[in-house]
This record gives sequence, C-alpha cells and structure tokens, in this order.
Amino acid sequence: MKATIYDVAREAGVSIAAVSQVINGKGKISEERRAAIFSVMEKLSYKPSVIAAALTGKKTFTLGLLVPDISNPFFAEIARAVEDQGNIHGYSIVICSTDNRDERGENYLSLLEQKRVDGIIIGTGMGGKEMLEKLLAKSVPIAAIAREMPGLDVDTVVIDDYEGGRLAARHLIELGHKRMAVLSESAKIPSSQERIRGFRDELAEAGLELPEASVKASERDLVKDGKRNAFALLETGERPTALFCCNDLLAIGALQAAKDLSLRVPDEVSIIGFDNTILATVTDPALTTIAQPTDKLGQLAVDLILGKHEPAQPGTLKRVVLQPELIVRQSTGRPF
Amino acid sequence: MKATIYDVAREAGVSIAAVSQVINGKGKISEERRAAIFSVMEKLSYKPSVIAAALTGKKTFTLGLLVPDISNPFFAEIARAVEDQGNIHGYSIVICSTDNRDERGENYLSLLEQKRVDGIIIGTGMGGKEMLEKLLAKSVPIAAIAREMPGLDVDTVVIDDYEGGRLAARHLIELGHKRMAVLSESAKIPSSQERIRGFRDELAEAGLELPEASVKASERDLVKDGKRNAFALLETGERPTALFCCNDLLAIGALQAAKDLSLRVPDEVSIIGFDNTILATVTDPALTTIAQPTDKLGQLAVDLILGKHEPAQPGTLKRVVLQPELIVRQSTGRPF
DNA sequence: TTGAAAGCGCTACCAG
DNA sequence: CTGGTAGCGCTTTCAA
Repeated sequence: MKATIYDVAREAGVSIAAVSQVINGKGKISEERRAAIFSVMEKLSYKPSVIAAALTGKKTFTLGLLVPDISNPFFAEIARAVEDQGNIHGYSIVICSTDNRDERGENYLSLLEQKRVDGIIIGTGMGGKEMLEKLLAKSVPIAAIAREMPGLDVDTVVIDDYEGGRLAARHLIELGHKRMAVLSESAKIPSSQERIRGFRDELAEAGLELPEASVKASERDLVKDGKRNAFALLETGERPTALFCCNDLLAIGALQAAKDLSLRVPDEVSIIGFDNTILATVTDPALTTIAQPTDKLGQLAVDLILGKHEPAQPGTLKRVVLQPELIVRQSTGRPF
Repeated sequence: MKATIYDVAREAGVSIAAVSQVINGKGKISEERRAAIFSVMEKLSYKPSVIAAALTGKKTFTLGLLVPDISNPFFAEIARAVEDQGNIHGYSIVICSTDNRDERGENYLSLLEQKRVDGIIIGTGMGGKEMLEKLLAKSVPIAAIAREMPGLDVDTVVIDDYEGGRLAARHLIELGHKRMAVLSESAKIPSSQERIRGFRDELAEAGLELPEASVKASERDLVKDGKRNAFALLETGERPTALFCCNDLLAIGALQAAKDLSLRVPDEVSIIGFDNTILATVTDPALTTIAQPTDKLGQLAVDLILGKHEPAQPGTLKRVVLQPELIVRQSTGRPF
C-alpha cells in the first residue's frame, strides 16, 4: 500500500543504497541519477519511514513535553512555544499532562523512553527522581522548563522567580501599600517559594513585614482555592490592601473573592498576578501581573535539548535565567 | 547502554523468540520460563522498543492531533480530553497547531504519515483535501473533531451547532430581546455558519429578524477583532440589546467593547458566548455561554479512531453529534 | 514448548 | 560513483 525504498529503487532501476543516499543527501551520486530518483520518489509519493530510520540509529525527531496540565493556559502557551521551535528543527512534540502526580509522570517518562524520543522537556514537578536519573544515565537529553529540578544535572531554563517576587512587591510599595498578603501554590513548588522570598525581601527593605499568616497556599483547584483563601484574608479586621498571587489563576480567585465581599478592585484592594496568561487580559479589571516570556522559555528549552545553544565559551552553559517583567493593568492602584 | 531483547535472552539463557512471547503474552511458555524471563527483564530494566515493534507491523501507539492553536483554551481542553482518552489505551498524542494555515496542516500531515501514527484527529480547517484523501487511501484512520470535514469520508464527532445557535436565540428571546446581532468567526468555518443559521431560524420562529448587516465576522485576533466589530454594532443608533458571539473569545471582545462604551452588561446589552471555556468563568460579568462537552468530544474522537466505538448495529456508525448546553451566568439579562 | 530464521524499511560500510 | 550487505530490535512463522 505504501511505497518503500525498495519500490523506489526498483522503479528507478537502482539500488536501495542509491536511494538512501539521495534521501540523506550524502555520498556521491551523479546528478542525473539523483534527479531520476527524485522524480520516482515524487511519482510514488514516497516518504521515508522515520520509524525505520530511527531503528538504524538515527533520531526519532520527537520530543516529549511534560506539564501539569495542557489545559492550563500557561502551559498551553509554553507548549505552543515548544511546538513552534521544535517544528523549525523538524521535531514533533508529544504532550504529557501529569496533573502533578508522580505516577503519571513516571508512566509518561517510561513511555517516552520506549518511544526513543530524542529529548524530554519537563515543566512539572517530579516526585521520584530515580526514573529521571535512569534516563539521564541512558543519556536521554532532559531539560527543565519554568521549573527547577533541584539535585538533578539537567539543562534548565527558568525565569528569575525571586526577582519576579521583588518586582511585584516594588510595584505595590511604590503605590503606597503597607499591608499585603500572598496567595501561593503548593508550598512544595520551588518557584512559588522563590517568588514569595523575593516579595518578602523587597518588603523587608522597605521596612515592611509579611507575617507567615498572611501567606495562604492553594493545592488543587487554583481558582476556587484561591478564592477561598483570598476570602479568608480579606475578611480579617486588619485586611491587607494588596494581594500578591503566585499565578493568574489564583489572582482570578482573589478577584472573585473581592467581588463577593463587595470590595472594589483596585480602589479597596489591589491584586497582582503572575504569568501574564491570556486570562490576565480578560478579567475585569484586567490583571496587573508579572509576565513570563513563554515564547523565549519554549525556544530556549528546545535549543538546549537539541544542543543548538552554542554557548559563548564552549563550556557547559546549562542554565538560562530569563527576566520577568511587570505588566501594569487595572487591578492595582493606590490604597484607599 | 540500553538493554535489548538479545540482552534479556542471553541473560535468561533462552532465545529472543521466547522473550518476545513473554512480552506479548502470546504463544506457549512454561510458567517457570516466563517467570525467569520476567525477572531478568526487571533486573535489566528492559523496555521493549516501540520503534522496533512498529517496524514489524505493530502499532506506533501514537496519535496526531491537529488544531488551529493549542494555546487557545478551547483546543487546549480538547487536547487534554484526547490525551486522557488516548492514554487509557496506551497512546501518546502529538500536537500540531496549524494556525488554520493550509501549508502548516499539510506539513504536519506529511510528518505524521512518516512517523506512521496510528491515527489522526483533525480539529482544524484543512484547505487542500488531497493530502487527506491520500492518507485515507493509505488507510490511515482519520477523525474530525468539533469540525465538519465536508466531502470527506471520515469519522466525525461534533456538536449540534445549529441547535447551539437556537439555544442561544431561545434564551435571549425568553429574556425579551428583540434586536440582536451576531459576532462570528470567519464565514468559511462551517460550524459558525450553522450556529448562525440556528440562531436566525429560532429568531424567525419568534417573528424576529436578523439582517445580514447585523452579522460581523472576525478573522485573526478574535478578541481584538471581536471588540472592534462589537464596537461598530453597539455604536449604531438602533443598537442591539443582545449579542450572540460564536465563541468565547469573541464574547470577550464584545465585553470589552461594551465597557469602553460604558454600556453595562447585562443591563444595557446582553452578551452570550460559545464553547464554555475557562475564559467564560473568569470574565466579569461571567459569560453566559453555550457549552461544548469537550471531554466527551475528545473521548469519542479517540474511540472512533481506535475503532473502539462498537456501534450498536455493526454498520458504520461514523458520525456522532453531541448536544450543546446553555450555561447561564451573568452576562445576559432582560433588555433595558 | 522452544528456537532458528526471515523479514520490517532504512543506513552505512566496503568492495567494486 | 554504485550496489551488495550487515545490521538496528522485534515479531512471527515454521520446524524440531
């Protein structure tokens, strides 16, 4: 049904070796032969099998991408960036949503290994590192994106979360806020911790404090949990005048809580998010947020995996830290 | 570096055929041998190569998914559903964002063919059908999801767009609206046309009319174009009291336009979207919208491709139409 | 039950 | 330049 290299060879009256040469543009083939073979390939609409080529030691031209959930806009955007950059180099992307569950992650890793992907980009927490270490040992290229993989020797491209936290704090301080609180993701996530640390440090420099009780973590359904936590924070007598949310989903929850409490945003409470997903542009008021350059993140991750990054010094530049950016919209303002 | 079937065979003192039997649970192998082989596989942490297996005629356990843009929340949700259902059957999903560009679609199709995917799910418009027909001829299973592929003999799972349009109209009519307008996607998209047709028919039954001039199509950046078009519609003297938007992105544009014009939603203008993406829950006011059951769509598409659908009558039930559902939130209300 | 052997489609080495 | 050939890792007869 499908044409193989043999069909082409037969039809062109040459050996399969010749055809292979033509396909890969290697070896020496006379121009006429090459042209003849080309036209036969065309005629048979022959497409070399990536599978067969891969078996002989060549690449599979497939990359795996692990994220918590592809339906989360932030990761969808990352995926798009990874896809585009991969595509440039002829790679396809296999998506793997882990829901942050270790077993799902392990499963996918194992599957990807069996499929001999040329590299794996990880943007999700991985509980058990053994599997990863095994893969590394088998020299499957692995890169972390938008997530640190502490204790693992993998290429990494992240943003400066600490600085992101500081940016948020600085913006709020400049607006004149004194009493602030934080909505964070699961405390286990390193990037959340860093963001909070940055936020807190910046506050400290301004002589402000961020009590532990003012930091609330959400685990599962970020919008809903965020809303609940924001509610708790905003109900207190000495309510904060500004909320720093470790991602846009949480900020949306906060927005909803404020609304339920009939608190005007930003007049009565300022809210700042993180990630700058499409969601931030869609809320009302639109969210002030800290932007992650998703395109760049995706690009670099792919380049690192593909070893295209060509470090300035031929050392092992394995870590890229991008700078976050403050995007001011309408959800932040001067305190009441 | 990586264990092969030969390693296992040698280590276990059996032939590779025996190992293969064990892997596939076929043939007759004595219990002890089987157990022995299993333990060796374990010890060597041996994983059969999907690539090699595929070459011998077995499946690749990979499915391609074509969508306009994975970073569009609606398609991200579809992707997640497809991924989950595929996963259940051991399949991985390769994402392909076409941006609705025919050449990109063709490219991906060609790539997927070379990779011998076991099926392709298409959720995007495809200009040139030749490539698809070729694939079909080569008996690559293809299914359309959330999109009709007119003139092509492919399995299809869609929602009843016409009914979706009627639902929207009925809701608005029941609220008492008389003068309505529509924001649609590119007129070339069949599902948009159907939605409008349904909307218009329902209006007609209520003795209401929808003039052509009240239907505005947006092509590229849906939020922005939608905003612009909504602006134009709402500025007119006899402005409509309700806007039916063919997807949530457009509805968001409409919301923004209303805001810019200082029109209160839903008091002064009602807005209804389509798709029920996460975006609809996040706007303020939250969007009344027509829900597509993305989970079911994804599930069914995968099942169709995998031939797991087992039709009631062993005929060729190749077309599944799901029902849309009206989700009432806060963006619709009685006219002023 | 078990294993030898013939491919699957393609690459790469090597002799002509 | 060109083609024969030995694999790549696995499945599947077919004999033994």
